[in-house]
Amino acid sequence: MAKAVTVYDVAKRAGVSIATVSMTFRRPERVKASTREIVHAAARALRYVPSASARGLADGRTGALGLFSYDYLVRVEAAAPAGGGPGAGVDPAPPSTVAVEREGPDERCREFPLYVDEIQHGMELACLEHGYALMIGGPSHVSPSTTIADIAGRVDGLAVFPQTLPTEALERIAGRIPVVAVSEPPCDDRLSHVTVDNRGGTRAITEHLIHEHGRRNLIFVGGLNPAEQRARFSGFQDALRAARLRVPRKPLVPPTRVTGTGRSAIELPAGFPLPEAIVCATDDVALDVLDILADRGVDVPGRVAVTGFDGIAAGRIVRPALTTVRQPMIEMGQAVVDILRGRIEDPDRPPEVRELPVRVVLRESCGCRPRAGIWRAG
Amino acid sequence: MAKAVTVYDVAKRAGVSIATVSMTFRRPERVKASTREIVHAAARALRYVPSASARGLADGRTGALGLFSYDYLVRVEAAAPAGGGPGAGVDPAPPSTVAVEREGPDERCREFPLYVDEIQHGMELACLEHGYALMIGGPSHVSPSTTIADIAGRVDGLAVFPQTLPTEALERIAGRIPVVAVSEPPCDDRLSHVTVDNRGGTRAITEHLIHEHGRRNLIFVGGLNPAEQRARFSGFQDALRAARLRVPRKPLVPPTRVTGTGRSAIELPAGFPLPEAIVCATDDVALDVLDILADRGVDVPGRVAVTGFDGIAAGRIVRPALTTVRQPMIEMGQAVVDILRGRIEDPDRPPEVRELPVRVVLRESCGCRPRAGIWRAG
DNA sequence: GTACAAAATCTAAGCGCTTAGAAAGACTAA
DNA sequence: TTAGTCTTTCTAAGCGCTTAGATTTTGTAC
Repeated sequence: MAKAVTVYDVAKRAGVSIATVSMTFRRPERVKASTREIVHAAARALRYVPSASARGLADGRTGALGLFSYDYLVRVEAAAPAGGGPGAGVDPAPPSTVAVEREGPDERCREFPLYVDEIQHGMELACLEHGYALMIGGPSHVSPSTTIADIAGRVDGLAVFPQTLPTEALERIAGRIPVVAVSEPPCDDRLSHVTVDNRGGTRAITEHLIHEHGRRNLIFVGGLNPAEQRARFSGFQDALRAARLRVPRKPLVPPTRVTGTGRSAIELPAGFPLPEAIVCATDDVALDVLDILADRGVDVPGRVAVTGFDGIAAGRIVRPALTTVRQPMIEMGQAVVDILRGRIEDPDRPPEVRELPVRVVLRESCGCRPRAGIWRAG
Repeated sequence: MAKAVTVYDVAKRAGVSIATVSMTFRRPERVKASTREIVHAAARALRYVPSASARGLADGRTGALGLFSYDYLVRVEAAAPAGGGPGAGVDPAPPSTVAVEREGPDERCREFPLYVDEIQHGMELACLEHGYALMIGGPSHVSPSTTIADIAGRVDGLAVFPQTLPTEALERIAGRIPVVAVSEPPCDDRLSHVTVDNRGGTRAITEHLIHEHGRRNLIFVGGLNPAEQRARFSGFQDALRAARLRVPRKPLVPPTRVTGTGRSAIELPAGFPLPEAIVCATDDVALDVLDILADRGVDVPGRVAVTGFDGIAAGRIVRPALTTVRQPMIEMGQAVVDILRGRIEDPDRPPEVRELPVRVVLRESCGCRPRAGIWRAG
C-alpha cells in the first residue's frame, strides 16, 4: 500500500493552498470553477482519499452512528463449525465437486435474522437515507473493556441493546454523545428509549386465545428478567383478570440447557401438566416450546395453543407457523436514528422515550387457519 | 451535551502528563499500578471517552473495516409506506389499541435478509471476533459522490459488492487501503475477490433436474449482466452438453416491471411455451417465476420444475419451497475479513482470489419430497 | 485611472491523541 | 557514596484536516 496522499500533496500539485483543497471538497461553491477543476484533477491523479479521522478531529463530528449489539459473541461461537450434521460448518469437500443434499435440521436459520438484526437493518436504512454511516460493534473478547469507549469515541450517536453495557459505562458515554437504548425505560435514567407496547401486545394475544379459541387454562412461559418480559407478563395477567380467570403470580421460568449447536434452549420437566395454551415471552422461547411439544407428540394447536412475541423470521418457517406479537422492528430502527439525529442537531434536547405499537399476527400455532396464496404477492 | 473531556483534562486531574494518560489506556503494563489507578479514577470521574478520530489520526489506523453495500437505496424506498395492504407501513391505529390480523401477502419478507445481508452478517461475526468494528455504508442520495471516499477514509480495509462503485473509484481506494470485491474476478484488476463456484453449482443443479427428475426440456432464465450470472449460465450449458441435450446460446432475459411495493419483478409473456424445468440465475428470479406460474395455475413441480441460486431465506418460506444452490454466505463474509486482515498486517501482500464451494439444497420446487421434522432440531 | 465591494485564496491556529527520545527516579552493586 | 541499570514519566513533535480571519484578486462604478 502506497504512502497516504494528503491535502498537502494535492495542494502542491494543484498549485494552491491546502485550505483551497479542503474548500473544494467541503464547500465547492465557494471555489472558482476553474480552480475546482484543477484540484479535482490533481486529487484524481494522486488517488487522494481524505482521512475521515483527520476530518473528524478537526470538525468534531464523525458522520457515523453506532450500534452496540449483544449476543454476537455467543453467535460467533455458534457459527463456528460445531462438528456434526450438515450445515454445521464449512464444507470440506473438494472444490470441484458440488455437494447435493436435502435440507435437513438446521438451527442456523433460527439465528439469523434475529430481533436485533432486523432493528439493525432499520437503522441501516435510516442511516443511509440521512447520509450517516453505521458502525457496528459489540462486546468482543479481544478487548472486552475497551470496545465500549472505542465505539463511543468514533460516532456522533449510539444505540445500545439492553444489558450490553454496565449502567456506569452508559452514563459515561451518554455524557458525551446522545445514546438511545432499545428497551423499556427503567424508572428514570439519562437515556432516550425506543420501545413497544409490550403489555398491550401480550394482553391482546392472550385475549385472542381466550375469546377466539376458548382456551381457559393458560400459562406464561419465560422471561423473568428484562423489563420488557416483565411487562409482557403483566399483559398476560391483565387478560386473565379481565376474563375472570385464575391469575398466576409469576411466569413459569424453565431451566435451560445447551443444544448440540451451542444455542441454549429451555427445558420442560417430563411430567409437565399441559395447559390449553402457552403464551411465551419471546418467539425464541415459543420455538423451543414447539420443539418440545413436537418431541412429545403433542398436537399443536389442537391440544395446546402456543404463541410468541417479537415476530422473528423463523416464526414463519416453523410448522405450525407461529402466532405472535410482531414488533415493528424496521420502524424501531428508524426511530432510533431519528432520535439520535435530533439530539445531535440540538444537544440540549432532553432524552426522549418513544413507544411504538405492536400488532398480533395470527398464524397457525394458536388454532387459526393458514391463509391461502401468501406468495401471490406483487 | 457537555463539552468533550480530553486527555488534557484527565491528565490535569490526575496530576500526570498526557503521555501517561495515553499510556495508561494503550499500554497499561508500562505504567506503575498506582499511577494507573489514579488515572482511571480521574477518567471515570470526568466521564472521559477517548476520541477515535484523534487516535486514528495519530496512529494511522482506524480499527474498523468497511462494507460498501448496494441496493440499499432501492430498499429505503421500498420500505417507505407504499399505501395499501397491511404490512406496508407504520400502523396508523391509536397506540392503545393493538391490531390483530392474519398474516397476508407481504413482500417485505422477501427483502430481508437478502444475499448481501447474510454476507454482511458473516463480516460482522468475523469483525467482532477480531476486534474490528464494522462500518456500513452505501450509495446515498445525500452525497452520492462523496460517500465512497467518506467511507474509504475511515476504515483500514473495505469490502464492496459488484457494481456499487465505478472502477475508477475502486482503483483509487485500492491504492490506499486493501479492498476486496465480493464477486467473480474480471480478467484482471488490483483487487482481492471472494467468490463461489457459480458454474459448477449451476451445472450440478441442472444435472439433478435432468438425471433425478428426467427433465429434458430446460431453459435458463435471467442474468445476462453480472459476471456471476454469466458463469451460472455456462454451468447450465455444461450440463445440457454433457447430457447431449440441445444447448441454447443465450439465457432468457425477460423484461421487468415494478410491483405495487416498489420491487422490480420479471414478466413472462402470456403465451410463453412452458418447458419442463426452469433454471433461474438467482433465487430472486426464481421466486418471481414461482409467482407467475402460480398465477397461471401451473403445477410446480408437477408440470414445471423451478430452481434458484443463492439460498436466501425467503426460499424456505415459499411454497413449494425452493430448490437452490446455496452460497456459504456467512463463510464468505468471514473470508472477506480474513483477506482484509492479512493485507492490513502485511500491506505488500498481493491481492488474493478465494473461491468457496457451493452446495445444492433440494427442497420441493424441483420435485423432491419435503423432509419431515425440519424443526425438531436441538 | 481610482475607489470600493465582492469573490477567491491564503495564513495559521488548532482538533485530541500517540510515541520517539529525553529526563527523572528508584535500585543495585561495589 | 557513586556509577550503572532499570523503570517510570515527561517533553515535544507530529498525524491530516477545517476554518476564522487576513490578504489578495477581480469586478464594478464613477
